[in-house]
Amino acid sequence: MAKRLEHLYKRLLAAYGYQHWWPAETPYEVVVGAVLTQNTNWKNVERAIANLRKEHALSEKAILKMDIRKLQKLVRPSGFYKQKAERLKLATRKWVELKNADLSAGQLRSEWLSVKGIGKETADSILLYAMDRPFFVIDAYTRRFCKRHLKKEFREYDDYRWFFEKNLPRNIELYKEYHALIVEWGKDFRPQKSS
DNA sequence: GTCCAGGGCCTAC
DNA sequence: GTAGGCCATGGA
Repeated sequence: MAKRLEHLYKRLLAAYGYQHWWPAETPYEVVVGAVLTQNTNWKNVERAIANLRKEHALSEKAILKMDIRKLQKLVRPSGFYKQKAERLKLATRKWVELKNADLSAGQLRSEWLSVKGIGKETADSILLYAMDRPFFVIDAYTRRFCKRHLKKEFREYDDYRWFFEKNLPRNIELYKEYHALIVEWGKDFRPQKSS
């Protein structure tokens, strides 16, 4: 299965080229994007991030001190805006606490999962793309990819993650690029309802 | 008008 | 421990 995974990776790479994910200019922007993209089209996330940038609010300090109502208004295009404004503040507080902390990868993951509004996918996205820790990110695209190309389905999030982590070399850049390519693939092949 | 998107929480059983 | 409801905007 390891061979199969690496073969698929090469095919995706040949088809789409290097993606250089996550689409963000700073590690903190990864945190913001990871929260805002929960069950949401990335296009809408971009609008919200553009609003924050326009207000010079794309920084830890600005988000933490911003009035919650104003923050809600700025992130509104990304949907679920009341929750997301709250989650953004909580995630930012944790990010400030953890970004220079001397903790193991496992300890960092536990810390993120203890934040209300941060589940496994969001945590792993932040850990991989903002903190350079080796966790393979599982999202809707990844599950679809497994089903289509590997005939594999699991019930638990971590079962998907272990599958990738066990069958791939433990390489941060590979994890980043592979997941990025899966998303790129996923945008082309949305599940179509049978006619 | 209906369906869906790079989830996660809460509640009921 | 798990299925179902809820959160909400913008594009197809």
